[in-house]
Amino acid sequence: MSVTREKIIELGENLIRSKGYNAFSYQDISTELGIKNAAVHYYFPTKENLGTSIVKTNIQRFEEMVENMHSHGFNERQQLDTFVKIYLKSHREQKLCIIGSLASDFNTLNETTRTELKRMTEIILKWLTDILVTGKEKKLFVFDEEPQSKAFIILSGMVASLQVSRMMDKMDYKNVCQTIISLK
Amino acid sequence: MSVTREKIIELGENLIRSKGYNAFSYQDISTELGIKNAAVHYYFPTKENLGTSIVKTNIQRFEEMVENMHSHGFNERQQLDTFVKIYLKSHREQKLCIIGSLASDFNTLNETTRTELKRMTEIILKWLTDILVTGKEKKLFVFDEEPQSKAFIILSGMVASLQVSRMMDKMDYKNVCQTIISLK
DNA sequence: GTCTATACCTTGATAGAC
DNA sequence: GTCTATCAAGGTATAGAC
Repeated sequence: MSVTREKIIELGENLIRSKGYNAFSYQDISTELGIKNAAVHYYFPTKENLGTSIVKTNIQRFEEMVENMHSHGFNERQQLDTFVKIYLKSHREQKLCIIGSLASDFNTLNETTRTELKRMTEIILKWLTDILVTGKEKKLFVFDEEPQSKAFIILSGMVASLQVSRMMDKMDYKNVCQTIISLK
Repeated sequence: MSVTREKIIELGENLIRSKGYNAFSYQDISTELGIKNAAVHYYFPTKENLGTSIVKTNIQRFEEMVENMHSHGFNERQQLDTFVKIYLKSHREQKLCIIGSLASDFNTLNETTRTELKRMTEIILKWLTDILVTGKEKKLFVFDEEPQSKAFIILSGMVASLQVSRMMDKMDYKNVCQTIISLK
């Protein structure tokens, strides 16, 4: 795996999360790397191709994170906190998450990118649901809602609070995240 | 106010909410209206101009709705339900709301559109906070969180659940909305 | 006042040089 | 295998016709 290729993926992800999928161009990436825009096409023939690869990379990263937490024996609360930390970081960087950014452009994405984005969302929702169920059994969490609904609301809350908070200055984002999960 | 102008605003809003700000073009609008793209420029010299006008129209519509609810003597719960109904309708139409759609493209918007979008978000958040406070005083709502945080979470939840649910088929969106507001 | 012809630029993408 | 020169299509926007 070439280093240029990895840089393109990284730059592309950051561009999607800051400007949005339809606002960034191959030129944005090539200028940053000091090459011509067509050089980017060598690694990713089409923009759809690049988009799909970026989502796949994110899925992989998420799965590695989950594996890592398991091997470190994190309990369900620690796992949820780690998840929230990703969003706190995004908030500090004034960037959206991949899901929130691409979800807005969903109708303009090609079939394969859509499928991967769906898959990523389903993986996260399933993981969230699972730790909610197990955490409740272990009396780590107390909540009344259906675990699936709760998972959906936690993810939605994280996603959109990034979008809305980017417009509002002066916000206690960390507090908002805590209220969203609000698992006594 | 010409009828063409109004149609452009309406078409523009629907395009932003379905394709996103950076994915729609003047051509999309002109084709639909059976005129040339440059004719649209007559009414709205620049795209930024059109974007700003669309947001302003939305603010006006929201304020009219609030006024209307007041003159009909809606209580706080009825008002909140009416607000949620806007999102249920968006969900059925498979469209995002203006805030969610433009928030993702925030960094690519010009200063005036940004200002109006911020203003719209602040107006809605203030209105939500107010009915939460008054509704709690009247014992219509029961909740423990800070009204401002609660308002922010309700708005975020509505905004993002539209985005995420558009990717997930088979979803009880109405139930999700009820859980988000979850005011006993 | 309303719209068309047209310019000009950026985009994603291809063919071919090194 | 990696990148550059170049292209056609589509974007926003202007000048001017009706």
